[in-house]
Amino acid sequence: MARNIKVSIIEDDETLRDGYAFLIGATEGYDVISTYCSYDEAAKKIAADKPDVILLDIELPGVNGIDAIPKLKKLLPNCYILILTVYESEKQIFNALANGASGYLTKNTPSTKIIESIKEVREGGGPMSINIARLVIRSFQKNQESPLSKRETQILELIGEGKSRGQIANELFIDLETVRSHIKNIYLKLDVNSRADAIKLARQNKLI
Amino acid sequence: MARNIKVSIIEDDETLRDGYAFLIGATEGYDVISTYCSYDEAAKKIAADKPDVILLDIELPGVNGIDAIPKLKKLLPNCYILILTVYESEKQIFNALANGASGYLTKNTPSTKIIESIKEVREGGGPMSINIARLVIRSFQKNQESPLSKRETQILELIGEGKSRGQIANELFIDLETVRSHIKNIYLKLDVNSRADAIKLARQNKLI
DNA sequence: TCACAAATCCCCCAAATAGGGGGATACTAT
DNA sequence: ATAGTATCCCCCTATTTGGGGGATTTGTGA
Repeated sequence: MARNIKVSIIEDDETLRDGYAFLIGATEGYDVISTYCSYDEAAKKIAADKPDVILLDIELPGVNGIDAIPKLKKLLPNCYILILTVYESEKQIFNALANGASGYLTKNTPSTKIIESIKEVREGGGPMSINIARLVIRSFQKNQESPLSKRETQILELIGEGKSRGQIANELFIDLETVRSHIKNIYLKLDVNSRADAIKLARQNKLI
Repeated sequence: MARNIKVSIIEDDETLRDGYAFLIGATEGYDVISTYCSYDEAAKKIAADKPDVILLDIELPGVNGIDAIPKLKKLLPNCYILILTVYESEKQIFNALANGASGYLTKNTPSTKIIESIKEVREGGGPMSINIARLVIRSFQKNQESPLSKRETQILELIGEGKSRGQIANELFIDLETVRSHIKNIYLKLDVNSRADAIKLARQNKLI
């Protein structure tokens, strides 16, 4: 490694902020170059700090951490953002990641793991706390006990891609009327009567 | 911990299989109760083994690892499956997770991490190799440079949910003609002329 | 201040689509 | 044998779609 990793911390709790700063700063290979207690405060100066990695809290006064991510990314396009928070709600996690966070740690994470994660994120990894990884993986998993047959699932997937009956028929080399039959059965099984409702239910229950 | 973790290994390479078996078996708290060189071979006996965790290879003779996951899950609903493979393609990873794998490790993973991951998966975690976690996290991240405006993105998301112009208009409290205008602009910007194409392009480029 | 994007709304039109009925046939697995 | 699956056929109407052509207002950045 050529040079130390430059870390900035944005965290409103002073005790935690100083604690992290001390821990990380004391570790060889890491420099804590700045700490801020809010995004608004950080916004003025963080571009000049040019950190490699930002440790970001979610529960912040003013602009919250989630909304701060794209703003920070705009100021520092090559900087990695590591979320460090107590929030474990699916929405928070997925929004943080969608906004450009490169990792997500909860505050019960041992400090050694935090320090390791900072290096990991800069090397192209995606560090997550154990409980976060579970949620993330679960978000991929399909329901194993679907009421739908294979063909029905397949057609529902195509409906989820916005395709019309005709397009589906062409893609699967079957008649338009066959597609229609399958859709009727899907609606029956899911107890819905529109594409939008079918997609919603299917996604909620991870049938597709 | 009350009792040792019971591990089964399905891996066609004999050297690797024996290597893993030895390493894990020699670790306190772990028992390797069976090893198999294919799914077909495992299918006959693994239900009786009642492992807590299965280490599963993807490149197997006969039924491949991805397809073996749901079959194993059916035989052993409470068993965790940990993929251990050289494959790092997005499709393989997402299919494995969708089929019910609880973790995904690549074969360059150090043995200590593998052993740690076995425990982690049984405690409800979702262990992943660093490079896998990167791909998984990236799959959530939206494109920060979308050509679409906020409203357009919002409407495209609703289109992705299979909603009609009318439904979108109701949901956003705007006129049907306004929705139409936005959709026209979306089509112009994305250079498409159908819902299906717009959704496809938007998902490919992570605009939604 | 001026241009531009964004968001809102309005009209025309024809063709396609969706969803509600009612069936039939053939194959497969239990 | 009975249920589920996959395939195909007909009726019907209301809705939706996508292609044109506009307009107005608001806010932002140059």
